[in-house]
Amino acid sequence: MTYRTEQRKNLERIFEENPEKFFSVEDILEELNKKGESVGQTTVYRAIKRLEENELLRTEVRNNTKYYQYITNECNGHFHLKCKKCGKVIHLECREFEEVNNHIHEHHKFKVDHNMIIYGICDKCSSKEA
Amino acid sequence: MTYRTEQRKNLERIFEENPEKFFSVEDILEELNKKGESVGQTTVYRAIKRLEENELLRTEVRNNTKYYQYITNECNGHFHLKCKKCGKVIHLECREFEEVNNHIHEHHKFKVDHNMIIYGICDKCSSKEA
DNA sequence: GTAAAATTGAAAATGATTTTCAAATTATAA
DNA sequence: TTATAATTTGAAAATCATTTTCAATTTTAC
Repeated sequence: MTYRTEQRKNLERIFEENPEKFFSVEDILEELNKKGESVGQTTVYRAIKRLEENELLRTEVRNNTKYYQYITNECNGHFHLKCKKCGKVIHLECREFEEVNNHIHEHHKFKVDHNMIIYGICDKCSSKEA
Repeated sequence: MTYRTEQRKNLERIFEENPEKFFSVEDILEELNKKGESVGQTTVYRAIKRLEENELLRTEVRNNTKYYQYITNECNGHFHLKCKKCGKVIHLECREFEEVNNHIHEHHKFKVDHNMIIYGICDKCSSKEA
């Protein structure tokens, strides 16, 4: 049996209100404090672990810290391209995702994870470089 | 000016002798000890940071620990598909990599990193599942 | 209501990585 | 060579994200 608690609801609301955005545990604690819904750090870690187990979060690691993004329905199952310079995330549309995905599946007999993040440099940052 | 030292040479040899293989810092220390070429832990961390800066290592994170693989010439600039179950790594051949890469570059104006690791489930593990 | 099961959170523990700093090593120039 | 300056080493301490512990609190089912 699993008990639904205020703490967990508050945390999930933070994610829901900011799709696209990646949060560290520290970020989440800050957001909750701002709203006067403060939740213990340990609880946040535990709630996140739970969401992860249910495959509701996309994870990335920067500077030895994990960042989490809520997986909303409308972008579920996509590839994501993330710019290493500016942090911009591009969601690949379904058809295009399928194209890439099918190639890999057919030619390499390999089922690619949903919600993968692929790193690179976006157009804007690329032209700044030159 | 940069000083070439025995310690660093020994460490690099470990990587070179085991392309394909991913090592944690602990793994590397073990390998060096086996060969009687023991190197301080701090030095290993520093040497790895240096190789990373020179883009000579591919990194992955498991259980809060980083694992490093040497980027040898023959697989430089490729995509890598890694099976989450058995750990098998598939190196995408150049032409196929180009195909995927060009699609992303043309349609999404996004320059994908070389040496990306994409996670999924390989053929063999996929059929075991069913 | 009440009891059993699950959750919370403060504090302590863990464990990977980084920093510090004095000693040792390396490259360079005389 | 030898002297010298710059770099590297490594043991120990520090840092910092995450996990564990455990007593107190909250939730759900009856």
